[in-house]
Amino acid sequence: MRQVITRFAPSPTGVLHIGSVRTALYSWLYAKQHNGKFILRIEDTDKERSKKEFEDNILDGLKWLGLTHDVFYRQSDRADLYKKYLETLIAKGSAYISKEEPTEEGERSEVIRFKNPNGVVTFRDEARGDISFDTTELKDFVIAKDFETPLYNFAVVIDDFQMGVTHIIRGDDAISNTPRQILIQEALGAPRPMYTHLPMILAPDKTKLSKRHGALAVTEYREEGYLPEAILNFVALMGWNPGNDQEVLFLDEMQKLFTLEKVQKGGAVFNIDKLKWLNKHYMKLLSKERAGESILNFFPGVLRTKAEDNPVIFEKIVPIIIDHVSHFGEVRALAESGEYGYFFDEPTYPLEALLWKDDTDRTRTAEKLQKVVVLLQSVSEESFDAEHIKAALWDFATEVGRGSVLWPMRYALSGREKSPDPFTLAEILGKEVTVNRVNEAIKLLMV
RNA sequence: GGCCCCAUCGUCUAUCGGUUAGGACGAAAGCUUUUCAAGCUUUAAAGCGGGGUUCGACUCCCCGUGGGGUCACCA
Repeated sequence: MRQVITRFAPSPTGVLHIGSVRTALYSWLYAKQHNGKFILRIEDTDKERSKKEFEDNILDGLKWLGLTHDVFYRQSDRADLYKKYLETLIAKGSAYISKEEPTEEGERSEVIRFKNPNGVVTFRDEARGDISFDTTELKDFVIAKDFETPLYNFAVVIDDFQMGVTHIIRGDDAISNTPRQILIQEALGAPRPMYTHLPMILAPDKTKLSKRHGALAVTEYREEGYLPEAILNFVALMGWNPGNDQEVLFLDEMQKLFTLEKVQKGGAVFNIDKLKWLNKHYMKLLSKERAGESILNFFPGVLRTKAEDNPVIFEKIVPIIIDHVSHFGEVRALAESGEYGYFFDEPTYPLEALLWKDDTDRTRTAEKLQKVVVLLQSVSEESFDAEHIKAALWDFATEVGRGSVLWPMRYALSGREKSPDPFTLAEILGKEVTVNRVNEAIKLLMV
């Protein structure tokens, strides 16, 4: 049996987006699973619209995702080859130079057209079954503007043929191009690869996903602090499933389980909530080092410096931060809103904030906090962790009303409406800082 | 409009003729030590319509309807 060769063939006229990633992923998975080769081919026959920056973006994105290619080609490097085949087709009478009456600006008065045999083309799609087209309506379509300027449908066929591509996996917007390509293949006597067309990825309004529907470029997801594992897992599930209830899949698992037969036929709506859920799932799996590093990258400069100056505290807040966000980009926004300030600096807050709804009496609240200080002091420096602190305070809090003790204590430590629980906070801050902050609150209540 | 593709909870999906139509995200409720997050438990939520075929259709066929794609000297 022939070696499996797949390819991902983007045109550098735009950034690598989420839909292309899925196409690349499936092609990659199929090749790897069969010990085959995965080709990356940049289709830049359109000199006007192709941009180096887009090519770089595509390469960059694929590399980040780990979708490495075995061979790399760029169509603009292969002009001689296309020219040769163009000549071959003309010599065989399958193509001809056609005199034209230009109707639009930029149109040539002479192009190369394919001599359409006008038959019915039927091909098998691995996901959909047989698809037939009457090619008569295609007319004698243009395959090149001139010998140096081949067009997409022609260049694709030459490349797939010449590179020995066995399986073409691409978006279903290419279905209607398939009969044209098959016609050229047949004129050349080239073997027909297996085709699998993937359903479109849709925006929430069910229209084609586009820039106005928000972040699209993979590099933007990276900048927002999404993990490559999550992106890959997420796109894999849009249009394919392993045949059971497993939803969390690493690349190597997908590689084992992937099958073309399981690819979906209907379009899939891009569901950002599910991406976030998956991303968070993968964030929780991160090592402390990697998580800490990522968080630091999203901290504004000042906070970053403080975190680096207080490694003991920072290490303890890493899991707390992870727990509260779905992607690292959120860390940046939270940090900028002052969310993490209290871990490093004394908080400031209005004194009313210390009062719990069930007991708004200042004096009583101060007394409760005084008792808290006493109990805090009873916990030794060495065992000043959440568990021991909780044990020391629990009975008292329960007795006089948990909220009326725990709320002011937590507020005294964080100065914020929302934060981790007071025991965790106390552990992170350490005994001295914790006692000081509670005492500050007491002072505030007593004035 | 022609041609092509598609159609199960709001969303991603399982089911390859016989199921109480399952799972996940999201939502709601509750629990978990005060808030938030996380976690756990529970609930609501689906076969586009009409004909066939069959003892029996979400599943097979046909016709509608709806959605999408494509009709370039773009890819």
